Amino acid sequence: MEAKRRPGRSRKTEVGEVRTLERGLHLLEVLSEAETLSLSELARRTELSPSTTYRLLETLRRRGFVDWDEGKGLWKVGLRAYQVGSAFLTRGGLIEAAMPEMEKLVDELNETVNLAVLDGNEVIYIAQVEGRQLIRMFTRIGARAPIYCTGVGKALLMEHSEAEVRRIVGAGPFKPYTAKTITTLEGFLETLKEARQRRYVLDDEEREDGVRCIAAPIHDNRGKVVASMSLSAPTTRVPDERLPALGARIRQAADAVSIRLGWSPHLTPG
Amino acid sequence: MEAKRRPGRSRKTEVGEVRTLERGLHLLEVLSEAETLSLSELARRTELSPSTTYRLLETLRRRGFVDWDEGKGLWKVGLRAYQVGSAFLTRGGLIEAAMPEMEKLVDELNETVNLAVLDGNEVIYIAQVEGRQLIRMFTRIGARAPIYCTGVGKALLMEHSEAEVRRIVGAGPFKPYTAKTITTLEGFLETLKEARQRRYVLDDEEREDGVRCIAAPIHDNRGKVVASMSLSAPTTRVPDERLPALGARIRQAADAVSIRLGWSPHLTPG
DNA sequence: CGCTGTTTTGCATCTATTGAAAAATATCGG
DNA sequence: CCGATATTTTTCAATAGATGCAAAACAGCG
Repeated sequence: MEAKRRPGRSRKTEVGEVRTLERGLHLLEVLSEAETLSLSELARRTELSPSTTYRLLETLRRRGFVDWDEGKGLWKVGLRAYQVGSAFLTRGGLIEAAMPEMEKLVDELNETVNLAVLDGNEVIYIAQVEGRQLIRMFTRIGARAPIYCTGVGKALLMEHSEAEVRRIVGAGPFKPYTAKTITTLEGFLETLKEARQRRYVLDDEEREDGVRCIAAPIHDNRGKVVASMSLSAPTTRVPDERLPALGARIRQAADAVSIRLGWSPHLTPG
Repeated sequence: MEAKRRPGRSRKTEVGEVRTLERGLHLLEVLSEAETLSLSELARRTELSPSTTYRLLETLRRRGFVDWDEGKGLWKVGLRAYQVGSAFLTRGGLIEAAMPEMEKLVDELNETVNLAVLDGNEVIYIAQVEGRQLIRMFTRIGARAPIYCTGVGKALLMEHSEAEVRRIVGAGPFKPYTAKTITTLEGFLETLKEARQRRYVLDDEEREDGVRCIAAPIHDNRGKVVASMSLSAPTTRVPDERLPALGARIRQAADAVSIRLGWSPHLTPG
């Protein structure tokens, strides 16, 4: 029921919108996306006045959430932010469950393995184990990427209904990153459908030329897809003939994580 | 130099003290120390009114810095906090420089290796590679511990002057954790002095019964100690006769990290 | 030097944040 | 099932305190 309220004028501020805090958090976010920024640049990007930016940063600094490089006059994310953020790891147990399997994969195949979750209409990489190859991947923990052109993204959505997929990724067309990027919703849905049978999915140079990813979804104890795991490697090291074996391996690793989370194979309906 | 200021009346609020933001950050900190907390418990611990706590948490939640478990009514640190905090890793390069050496150590010795930095009068563990032994260590990333009874703590201070050490750890007596904990400043200074010759330092069941740690300092390009690295293991696996060899190995690993950071061995004065 | 851009401080304004209190909602013991 | 307690959420009015402006300090540069 609606509470009586001054007529003609709805509330200005939604509940749970504390502007000062939002601004501070936004500063942190912007700062975390760039390696390092000057105050004026931060003020520009957050559209805050320099004075406000200064005071908020100063507050963040006192608490150790950002650091200030005296010499260069640049701001960086601080130790306390790292410390606080690390608490996320000891939470659901997802990362703890996944790391050992990821490490096994890397030991065995010597390619970089990533773990990602859904965040709005993007994926976020939340853990990574790097292969010892010279060629390293570009992604890093905390980085975001589109859903439609990444292995992890596809794996996250492959068990969703068409309606849900449409709601999440939109109707398209999608921005192409390479010549092979799937740019239409129809094409994307088609790929997901195929992948569903195999229970793993391929990103074939759709995000980055020369890079293939093989990915599979991870389920929690109630069968819901909560994350996905992918192996990324230069196309030359993932020829078509290896796909079935590699796919099966990734799928098996992802299932192993799911099982650690309490999932039973029969939980996922066909 | 001090800026001129209206005489007689000092400012109420220091520059860079934005209360709302401070409160929000404090909530994050408190939340990160406990796995998970209820709103009322958070309100108690932060000494904020429930309403304020509620609104700040709601703001943090909207931004993804905390999550709310609908079922249990408990709050946890969220993905965005993790994401933002992860940016710390790609910063100074300390962790990037240290991880490979830490992994080598673990491969070789199969014991847990930690990396820590100084934060006020405590150490903070900022990275860890676990051995594959059944017995695991208790510490985790982001955890804090006292300086005077940890290997990493001693290593961080072993090159400081007596005055600096006193300033940082205080005059004592220190709280004992085990029968072997060093509880006096004099004892602590003595240990540091001895360690200085060897360039590695021992925590001999001073924090936890049955656990020994061997630690060494890491220097940056200007010779300043910026971190320390330790190997932790059950005392039974670190008998006295192995100490010299293990100590030398840790020292060598720490030096290797220092070198990656641009340190030259002759930079540290005798 | 003076010029340009950035960071920092002072101050008056006014809004966004706050606590109290009440309302809704959950928890629990019987 | 029902009161009794504890917790979470909303409303509301008062005002502390966050804000932007403007000016000052500061740094870089030709």
